[in-house]
Amino acid sequence: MSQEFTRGATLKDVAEKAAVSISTASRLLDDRHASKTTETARRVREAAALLGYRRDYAASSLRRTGTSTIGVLVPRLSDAVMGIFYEEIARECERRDLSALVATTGDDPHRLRLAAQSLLSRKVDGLVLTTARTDDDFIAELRSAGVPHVLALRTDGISPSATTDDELGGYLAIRHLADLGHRRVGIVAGPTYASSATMRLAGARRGMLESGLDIDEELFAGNGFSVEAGEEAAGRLLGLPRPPTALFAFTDHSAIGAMTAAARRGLNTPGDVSIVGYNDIPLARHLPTSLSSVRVSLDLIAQGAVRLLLDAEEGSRVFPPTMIPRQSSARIRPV
Amino acid sequence: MSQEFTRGATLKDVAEKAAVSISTASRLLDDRHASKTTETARRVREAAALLGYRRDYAASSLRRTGTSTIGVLVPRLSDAVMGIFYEEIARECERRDLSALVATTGDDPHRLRLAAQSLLSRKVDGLVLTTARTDDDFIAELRSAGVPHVLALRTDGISPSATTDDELGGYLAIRHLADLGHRRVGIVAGPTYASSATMRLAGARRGMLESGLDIDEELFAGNGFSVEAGEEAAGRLLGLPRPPTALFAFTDHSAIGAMTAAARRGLNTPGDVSIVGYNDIPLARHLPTSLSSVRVSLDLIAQGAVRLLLDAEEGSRVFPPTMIPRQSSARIRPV
DNA sequence: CTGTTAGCGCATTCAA
DNA sequence: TTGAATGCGCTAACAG
Repeated sequence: MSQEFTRGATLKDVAEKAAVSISTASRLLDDRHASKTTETARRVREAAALLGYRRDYAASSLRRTGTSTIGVLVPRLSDAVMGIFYEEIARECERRDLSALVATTGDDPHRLRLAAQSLLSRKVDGLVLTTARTDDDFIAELRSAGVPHVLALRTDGISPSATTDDELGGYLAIRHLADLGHRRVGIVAGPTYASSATMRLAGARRGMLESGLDIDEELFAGNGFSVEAGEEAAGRLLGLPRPPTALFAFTDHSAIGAMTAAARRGLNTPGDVSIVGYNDIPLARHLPTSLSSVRVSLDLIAQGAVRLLLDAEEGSRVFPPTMIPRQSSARIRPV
Repeated sequence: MSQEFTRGATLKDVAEKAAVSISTASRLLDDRHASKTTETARRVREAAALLGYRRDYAASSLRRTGTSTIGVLVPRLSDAVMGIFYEEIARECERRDLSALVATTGDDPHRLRLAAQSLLSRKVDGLVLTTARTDDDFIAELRSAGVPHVLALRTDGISPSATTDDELGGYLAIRHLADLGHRRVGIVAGPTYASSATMRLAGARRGMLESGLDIDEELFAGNGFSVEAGEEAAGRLLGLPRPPTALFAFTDHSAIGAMTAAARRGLNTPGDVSIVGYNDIPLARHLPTSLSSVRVSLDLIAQGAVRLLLDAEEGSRVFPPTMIPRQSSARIRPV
């Protein structure tokens, strides 16, 4: 046991034990080619197993083209969506016998560059980033530098990406509220630099138009994904002279903030104001007033992203979201 | 710009530019020794900066003893506590010009071993783990194998660790509720394999004893950290013939589950039942009914852990928690 | 299919 | 203090 962790056997040891040359051992142990079934191959694998041989990635990557490692950039890991997303990426990597490195950027362009540099200096084979900002040209820089990358959750419309259909998601949320009889729906929007937010907004507008809802510009507020941002924006909306009877928030966290803002004003959810969130994080269904939300398949998006990055697939993947109604949205109260 | 990401300059390039040998450049750029102030040193650093030289960690670690990388093992990243903890670890590593690798284990002993192997095979200099289980001897194996490691948030009582004083935290939570006049407090406990949970329990018991609260064994329920676990356990407690007037949950998530269980039974928080959580995640203060919670300094714990691991400090660090009262806990209603 | 040779980028001998 | 030489563990190019 005490040997189990100590710097393991090297290729040389394996080669000796199997009575072959080092390069033969190397070749026979290379998982990239179809694993051979010859007697020698069996012997080498047996020797490797016996000695507990594990390839030294550092040394290996020195000669190989790639490192079998991908880099993942997210705004923050304290956000459940990003945490789950990264876990799914890591899971997919594990399946493919790769590893993943994460770095957080705080959604700050400067920190993004630093973090990407740091990842790249570790020679990752490619980057998955959920940090695309329409007001920053970092993604364009990656493209022109020829760095393999794929966007996830957010897109810049050019680089390959794996996203949910945010326009549809926004549309579904509004349709759901309209179906419940709401005519005046407030939008707790997200940052304009994120495509996810602008697409949700576009979908919401389409839904409002189609369903003949009020489209006052004063019904649109907010520019963040956080609980605080949601609370602040919802507070303003609910303080309007003609307040909305329902709110659509662009994340579950900002929806929780919206619930809080409502509660602070003595309004019940859904009695006085219906609320719909986005992402359907696990917490949503377990809240005291369970949260209606637009579900996004983070696992599919993560798998799609890895596939786009490594399997040289073209274009982008867009996965459809689903509206999950729960307690927080209800039929409008007859006045 | 398009060169910025391409495989950067090597030591050889720097050496040429500075008109010195490769080995001189290597030595002068070695951050482990006091940075020299000679003219040559300046020239080498300037050349390095000009070329955007970044040490190749893979190659470097082939010769150096260490890799300047530490491995972090957490149960899951979708949990806000772990997400924040890892971010703090990563921040501290950045300060020290190290990097960190994370892996999740799902709190499963088998996956823990696999993940640790995977990290170790990447030759990390040491391990930070928040996954200690009293019913598993993996930590003991690490010790006997001589793998540098430090425990965080949970401890096994032997290996060096950075934790909060969970016993005190449990005590403070109960004292807080007792001070509000509650005599019958239900405990939404955590898994018995986690020292954090057993210590909180011990502290809670001490508080109950000291404050003369009811100590029925039926007031203790639950064995998980999740929202679901909290909801389930709180549901049982609140269904008791003589239900508690307050609940102390061992995590904020299980406290939210407890709030949900209360709501499902038509009970108001804090009107009918007061609730206190643990960890004070950012969400706690922003809930519709803001959650009273025991605050833990994840940043200090993270820094302490890295310090213990790398600065060869001895023993363990225990940081004191703080009780943060909010809306979810209130004076008991006069009957 | 096999073994020999060369070298990835770097840090460390050692001799100057 | 410097530079030449050596090799970390591994893979790729080559010849057998």
